[in-house]
Amino acid sequence: MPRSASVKDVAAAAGVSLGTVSNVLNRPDRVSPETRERVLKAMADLGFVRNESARQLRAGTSRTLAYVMLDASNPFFTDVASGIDAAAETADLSLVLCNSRNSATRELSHLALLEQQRVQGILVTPVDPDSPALDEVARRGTPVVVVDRTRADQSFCSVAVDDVLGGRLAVEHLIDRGHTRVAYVGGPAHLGQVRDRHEGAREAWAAAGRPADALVAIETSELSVAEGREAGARLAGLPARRRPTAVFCANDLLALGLLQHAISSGVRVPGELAIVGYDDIDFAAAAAVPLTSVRQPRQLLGRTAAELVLDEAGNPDHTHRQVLFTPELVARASTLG
Amino acid sequence: MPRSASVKDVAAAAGVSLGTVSNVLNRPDRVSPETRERVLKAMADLGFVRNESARQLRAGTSRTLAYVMLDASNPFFTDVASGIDAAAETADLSLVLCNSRNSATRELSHLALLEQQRVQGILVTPVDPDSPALDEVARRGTPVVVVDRTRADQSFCSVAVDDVLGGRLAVEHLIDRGHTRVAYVGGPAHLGQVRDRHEGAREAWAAAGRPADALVAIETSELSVAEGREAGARLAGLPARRRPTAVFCANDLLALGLLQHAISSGVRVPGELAIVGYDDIDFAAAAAVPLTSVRQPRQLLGRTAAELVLDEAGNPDHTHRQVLFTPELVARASTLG
DNA sequence: TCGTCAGGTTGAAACCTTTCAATCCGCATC
DNA sequence: GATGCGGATTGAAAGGTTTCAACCTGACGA
Repeated sequence: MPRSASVKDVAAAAGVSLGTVSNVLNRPDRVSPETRERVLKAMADLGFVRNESARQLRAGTSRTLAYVMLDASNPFFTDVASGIDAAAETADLSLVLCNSRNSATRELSHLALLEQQRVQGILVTPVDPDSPALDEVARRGTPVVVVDRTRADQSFCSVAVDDVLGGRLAVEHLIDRGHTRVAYVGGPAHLGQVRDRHEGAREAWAAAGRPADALVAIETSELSVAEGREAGARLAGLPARRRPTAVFCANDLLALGLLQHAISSGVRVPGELAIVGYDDIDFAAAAAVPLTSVRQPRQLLGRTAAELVLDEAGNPDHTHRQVLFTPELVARASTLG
Repeated sequence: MPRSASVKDVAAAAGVSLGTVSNVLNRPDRVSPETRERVLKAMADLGFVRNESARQLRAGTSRTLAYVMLDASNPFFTDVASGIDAAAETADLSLVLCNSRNSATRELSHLALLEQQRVQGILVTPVDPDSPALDEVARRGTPVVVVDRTRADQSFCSVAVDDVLGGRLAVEHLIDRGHTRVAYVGGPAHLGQVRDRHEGAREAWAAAGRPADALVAIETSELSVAEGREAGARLAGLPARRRPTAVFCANDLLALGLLQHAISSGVRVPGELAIVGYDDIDFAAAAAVPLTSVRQPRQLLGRTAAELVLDEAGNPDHTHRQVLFTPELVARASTLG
């Protein structure tokens, strides 16, 4: 493999100075058409590829944005990413995606590398929003925006969706549909989302004057399809008197698992069991019984996050903002008789 | 924002030369414990962050691998990515993901930037495997491996799965289950995968001595859930005599759409209609009627691709290889009465 | 004919790190 | 007391690009 040609080589080949080559690259209008042609030809001949490290070192500015995602296999996050991507494209930046796969260690090493690469900004859905590592990065000068999570202190910009409201919407809908025994399925409980959605569910329940013990909680060990099935089995095991007629799941994966269990064991949905999910991923609408779900503006979430980070990177009098979006209930067959 | 401290600043603060600081960073054993301490403290105090561009410029070597994915919202590709990620982690490289979202233009600009960044290697599932842009990149010295696609000429390494065999497996299974009228649903036809799977289906059909016209083909405009539903409607519109009792879909998204249509219109699966998908994404097993599907070794695909690209990057007598994996039929309820 | 001007072009400095040969120092050995 | 040794540290060069002040060359106006 022939080591890549440099501007110097191109300059020599085209019989111009190296400053001119750089001009062709960066300010093509300042160089006469003939020379430009000659230089471009030399580049093509030599297979010249601009060395981005050197460019960045000298120019001091990078052309990329990064999103450290929590779990690339969850469609929710890839949708957020595509919103970010759209914004990045508009700003003529390129987006690199890193996947921490739920591991704090991986997240940390991604953050470190991105920082060293002097990316314009880092968007991150952190394993633990309270990790001090995030503050460190921000303190050292790389703009950081937290996506789909929030923090008590307002130490950086964040975008999230009002999960308490989302929980309320879901349970209000079930109350409207006449259900009097409802289950909330979600976990693990240390996740902010899981707690907030539960909180909203309880608020709505209490506001309707229903007895607290008629809102059953079932805790799962993770937010997956498999756990949803498992939860279905546990529900089915309850004595008929105490068995809920509707379930609100902390996300769509759980809801899909639950739905699957119901169908395979002959439980009619929504006749015997109504189901509400959360996230409204594409597979929710595509399920065998299309799923009622709480929709989050995923793309918008991403786009807004990108705009915030760019503002922080470019605008001298930037101030941190915590943007909270409003979720929306999408009613489908799984709750509509 | 205080412009980031450099090794020089750290050296000054710690009262050592700048070479020593570099040693602390790269060969910590060569510097005495006390000095090391002092330097590390200075780094922490100043919030020093190593400038990766400068490092890379001088050292000439980058620590990253890239995967340009075709469509991040398809779980198949994120699974492939996680296989790559695992291999990258083993090799102590970090992986950046780029999403071309089915656009040749975006793909091109990602390739260009990655090349300029001198990544160790590029893995790509290209929009068009025959695009000359890929050759250019490779010719100029960046190792390129094509993932989940192949090319007639063997100009670079590739990993893929034998789609003809996959198609055969699917249809053989349906023949075994006694079906005599089968439909193949897939499209657009210019995709290699779609053609190959169809080809395999026809081979199996012919091998069983079935009349060619009893294998109906339904072409879709893309491989999505929506198109699957649409295909379901078209099937339902056929006169009963000519209506197939089983369908083989070119991917799981189509199959899920088809399943959804069947269930919502009261067609029993598999009783009246058996369905086979392709890819065996997680949602296939999680569907209301768990889907029989042709499984591809996704993670392995990714891992192998990463190994090939690393070999090309590091091994002087590397030779291009086209690895072809064998798919496997996973039979589930959607075909098992 | 001289001065001015503008469009092209040049050359050197700067960006920050790594590398490596050279130097330094204290200590053991003869 | 001189020599040699090894570990720790130093200083300068190199890597490819961008930037910017300076320079060159015709052309044009006076």
